[in-house]
Formats: sequence, structure tokens, C-alpha cells
Amino acid sequence: MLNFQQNGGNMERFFPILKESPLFAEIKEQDFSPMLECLGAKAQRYQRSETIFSEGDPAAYLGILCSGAAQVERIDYKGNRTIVSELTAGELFAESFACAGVERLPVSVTATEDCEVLLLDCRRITQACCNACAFHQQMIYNLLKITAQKSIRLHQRAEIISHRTTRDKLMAYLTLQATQKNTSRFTVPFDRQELADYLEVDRSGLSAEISKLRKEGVLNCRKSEFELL
Amino acid sequence: MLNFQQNGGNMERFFPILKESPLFAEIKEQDFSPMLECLGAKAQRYQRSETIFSEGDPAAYLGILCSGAAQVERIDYKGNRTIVSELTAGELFAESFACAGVERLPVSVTATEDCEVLLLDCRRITQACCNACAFHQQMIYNLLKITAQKSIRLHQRAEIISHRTTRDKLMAYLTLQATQKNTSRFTVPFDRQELADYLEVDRSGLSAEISKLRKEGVLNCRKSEFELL
DNA sequence: GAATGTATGTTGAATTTTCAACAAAACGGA
DNA sequence: TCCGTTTTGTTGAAAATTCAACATACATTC
Repeated sequence: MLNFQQNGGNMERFFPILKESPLFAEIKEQDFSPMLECLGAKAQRYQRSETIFSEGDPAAYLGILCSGAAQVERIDYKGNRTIVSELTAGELFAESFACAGVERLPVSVTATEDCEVLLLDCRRITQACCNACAFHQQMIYNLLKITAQKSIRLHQRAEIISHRTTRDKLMAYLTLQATQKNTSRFTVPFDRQELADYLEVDRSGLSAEISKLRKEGVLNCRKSEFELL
Repeated sequence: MLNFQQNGGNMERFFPILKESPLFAEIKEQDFSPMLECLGAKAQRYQRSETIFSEGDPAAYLGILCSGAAQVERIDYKGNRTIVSELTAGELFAESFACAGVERLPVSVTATEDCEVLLLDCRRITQACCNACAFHQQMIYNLLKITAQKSIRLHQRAEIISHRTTRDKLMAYLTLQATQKNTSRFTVPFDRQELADYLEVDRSGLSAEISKLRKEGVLNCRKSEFELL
């Protein structure tokens, strides 16, 4: 099923991306080569609309999208293919499944643009190698940190969308942003439609609610800039 | 702020709990003592309604609730104190914050019954000790697995409650259960009120929807036993 | 077995969201 | 500046949820 063309060497072209990846945080670029070797990293190319992982594949590998774009998909209960998340260059995918010891992937990953992917066998990360290399140790720690941060973000979103009304969801989101950024004026990384999707509410209803809150003197906003009053 | 009465020795009474904890999976009981020593574990007692962690405390420690009961709390945007999760003996808490490198806890943890807690400094877990003990390595791996599993569970719930209608939420939940248990007949671990809370819907509306689905021949159920048709 | 309390089901009114359609504003390029 | 496009705001009707109140079923205790 998996057809590895390139093992080991000649991965320097990925280094700029890896340097930015939290998975390689605190790891020196000079260690990248021996490290990828030690981890048995496999580089793979995929063309637009090719399948990277299929639902049901063993969840042994985590992927790093080095170039191009891809998406994680799932079949929902009605049989619709739904997008779980969109991936851009530098992003990690399938790492939770690989680290959680899940047998088989419950999702598929498909290239939406031609792309290059680095695949790492999760067992080779978590089972520190015989030479007990320091960077190996660091990578496990990075993985733990990434996963823990993801878990916190998911928890925050769950807490926000668990509110029942548009107003409560919006206010929960905005006050969380204000708390995290430690200021009552901040910019949200969404346009209206994206914010509505994030909050799981209707866009027009969201606009209406924002207007109402403005009239009530609860907040001000201009486009994506919000101020809580 | 933290007042450690007991360091190191005499923690044998916790071993039965620790043996069951996924944090100690694959670690032999004979290693527990040197391990807790190496990790600088602190045992603490709290009386009912005492505070274990306060919002704003440094997020350095993860906790293991060894006996009694506790809850994780948060102040929501309206100023209400809300329960994030209930903890029973054996459960881990604050581990995501400690592993994610968060500066300060965004939640409080309060004893709801008299309880005993084991506190572990997360840095001493993630920075493998000088003697590079094998169990230390195993514990990092366990933490990673626990965190990844938690992240998957949170993602699943987010996917379920991101549906807009009671019917869609319920069906998404039930089909996920059926997929995971690999059978169309299964028991859900909730009564109606708990299921409604999990799905973030109104209990009476949930009952009504279940009746409707039964009449439509989509499912059968008796109490918490469901069958998808 | 009667009584009590809890869990679940049912119903209609009030509230809220969603949906569709359109208006207004902002943006970018020719 | 003009024009076409995209984003955002507004509105009313349809649909769904929530809420409250009550009915029924189930379980436990006395």
C-alpha cells in the first residue's frame, strides 16, 4: 500500500519547514539529518486529489505536510464526506491517532494540491533509540506539548460551542480571547462566516447578534476588531 | 502556598490506585517507590471543599486523585462558577496544562470530599533524569498516550455537538458508538439527562426525538440500550 | 403491595435559530 | 471613478429548541 521512494538522505529541502515546526522545536538543524535517519523518515510525493491515508489504514505514522495542501476527511453518519480539517505546509497530521495507540485511522487524508509529505513511524519516536540521543528525547517532549496544547484548544472550543445561544457562544469566545490576550481590544482571526462556523451558528444570526450587542453597549467592533466595553 | 507535609517515603498506600492508573501503565510496582522518589512526588491531604489548585497558580504540577472526590471549576463569562469536570479516585488532573507549558492554570480544582492527592512536577517527568531510568521513559510515553487519547475524545465530542439539531447530534453520537463497539446494539453510559448534557440539548426534546426515531423505525431503545436498525 | 421518589415521555407555548432573499458596505482592478 | 465581486448587515417566515408542567413508568423502601 505505502510505496516509499526516498529513504534517508537528501531531505535538506524540508529543513526550512522543519525548523518552523513545533515538532522540531529546540532541535538544532545540524541534528536534522541523523535524526530523520534514526527515525526512518519517509518522504512521499502526492498529486492533487491523491490519497495520503485511507480510513482504516494502520495508525502507525504521523505526517508532516512539507509543501502543498491537504485535508483530513471523514464519512459522517449520513454517509457524507465531511472535512475535519484543512492542512497547510508545516502542519502535522494523524499524530493523535498514532500517539494514542489507535489501531486504525478513523479518517482519511487527501492532497488538495500537489504536495510533499514526511512520514514518521510513531513507535520509533516514542521508543527512544538505543543510542538514547538527546534530540530524540526532545522530540517526544515536543510531541507531548503539541498534543497537550491541542487538547486544551479542543476543550476551549467545546466549552464555547456547548453554550446554547448565539449570544452566549459569541460572548464566551470574545471574553476568552480578551483573557488570553489580556486586553479588551483584539482582532479575531476570522471573518464573519468563519467565526460563525467556529461558533457553530448561522452567519446572519451572528451579524444580527453583534449589532444587538453593539446597540446595548456591550461591545464595539469594526470588521474583525472587537472591543469589550 | 503549597505546603508539603510528606515527601518521598511511605506512599505504599497509593500503590493499588497507581497500578490502575494509565500514567503508571507498564511500570512494575517494585519501581513505584524509587520512581516517586525520583519524580519528587508530594502527597497532600485536603478536606471537603478545600482548594487543591487555584486559578492563576503556576501550572507546574499534575495531580493524581488517590482517594475521595474533587472537581475542576472555572469562572465563565457571566461570572458564574461552572464545573468543568468531576474527578473520582484514580483520575489525573491538570496534566494538559502542565504538559502544554501553560504559565498559569485557567481553572481551579476543589475537593468535594476529603481526599488524598499525589502531585508530580511535570518538568521532572518530561526532562528525563540523569540516570535515564527506563520507567521514566515509560511514563513520558504514557503521558503522551493519555493526552493523545484525550484529544481524540474531545475531538469526537466537538464533532458531535457541532451538529445543529437534536436529531443530528443524537444520530452522530449513536453511530459513533456503534462504529467503535462494532455492533448495532450497545449500551450508552448515560441516563437521559446525562445524554442530553453530553449532547448539549434539552432532555425533554431528546426524549421526544428518540420517540420519533423509534416510530420512524430508525432505532430501538430500552433505557440506555440502543439498537440502530 | 402501597407509598415514595426518581427517571422518562408527552405536550403546547415562548423563544431562538435557521433559512432565503435582499440591501448596504467594503474591496480590488480596469 | 466605475464596475463587479465579496463581505457584512437586515428582515421576516419557517423550523427547531427550550421551557414548564404534567403524565407515566420504574425502582426502592417500608
